[in-house]
Amino acid sequence: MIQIQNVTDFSLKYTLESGQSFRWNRIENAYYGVVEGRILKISQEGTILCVESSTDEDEVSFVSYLRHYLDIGRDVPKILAEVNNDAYMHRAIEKLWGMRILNQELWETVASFILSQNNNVPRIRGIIRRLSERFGERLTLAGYVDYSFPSPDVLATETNEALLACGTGYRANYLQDAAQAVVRGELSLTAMKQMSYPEAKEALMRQNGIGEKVADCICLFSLGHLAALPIDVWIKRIFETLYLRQRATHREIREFAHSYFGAGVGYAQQYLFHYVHECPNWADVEHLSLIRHGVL
DNA sequence: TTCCAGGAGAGAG
DNA sequence: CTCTCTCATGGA
Repeated sequence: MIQIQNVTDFSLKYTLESGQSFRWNRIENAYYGVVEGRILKISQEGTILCVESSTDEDEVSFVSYLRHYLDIGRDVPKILAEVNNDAYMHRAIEKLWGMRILNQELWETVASFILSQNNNVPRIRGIIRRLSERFGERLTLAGYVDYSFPSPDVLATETNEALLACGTGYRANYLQDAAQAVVRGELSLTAMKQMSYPEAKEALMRQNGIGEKVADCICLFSLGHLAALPIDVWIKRIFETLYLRQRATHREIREFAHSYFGAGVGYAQQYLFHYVHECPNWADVEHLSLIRHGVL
């Protein structure tokens, strides 16, 4: 087991439970998840993180990797100060203090958010779990069993029926198309990591099954582009009620959000998104309206 | 039974 | 450009 010391302004709970990763399970005080082919067990005691891995790790490079994965090196308090512009954001930041945006493995993120469309988090988690059980590699850590996320090569050669049996629904075709595009080199994940945000987003959106929202999720949750703003039904509802008008277009929301929150808009979005899930009454349109007009 | 979920694509206007 | 319809699945 290794420890990471002096981890300040960090919440393992909110970081791993905020719907940006579908792979973490909490058992008692620890989180178990599969990250790039190994099981990790992570727990937080104040400013110390305790981490165990199912594979042997070189401590120096492992700590370096974890700090990147968990976004620990970034000055998040500075970003939050810049987007803390109103009572609603203030409450979200206060409630979710320490939540960070992960830098997840690219292929798993691409596949996961293709599967996320018109779907809900518990079901997305179930689909990914079944895909991994059936097509990934079995991993163990101190009696805990889980499975690696299947590679593009594996998913590219599976039958459509096999993917459907995991509960993917109509998204099976999108998933298989993406896997085959990666194998053929048409969707180059290594090249994408070198691209700017607009370049990466455009490259992703050329892929069948990846629209603007999913592309933004991949840019934000894997590629570290904090200017990305995934607009799902919740975010749309919040921006319409709190800042704009009903039936606002995506372009309106995008332009407002960028000018209002600045470069850290991706972080602002994640705090808004998770806050309405932690405090459901704060997603109520009438409640939001009261906030907007300063009643609450 | 109908509605909804971290939507995208095709078609019409 | 915007609007609408459909797509598969399961829980509420």
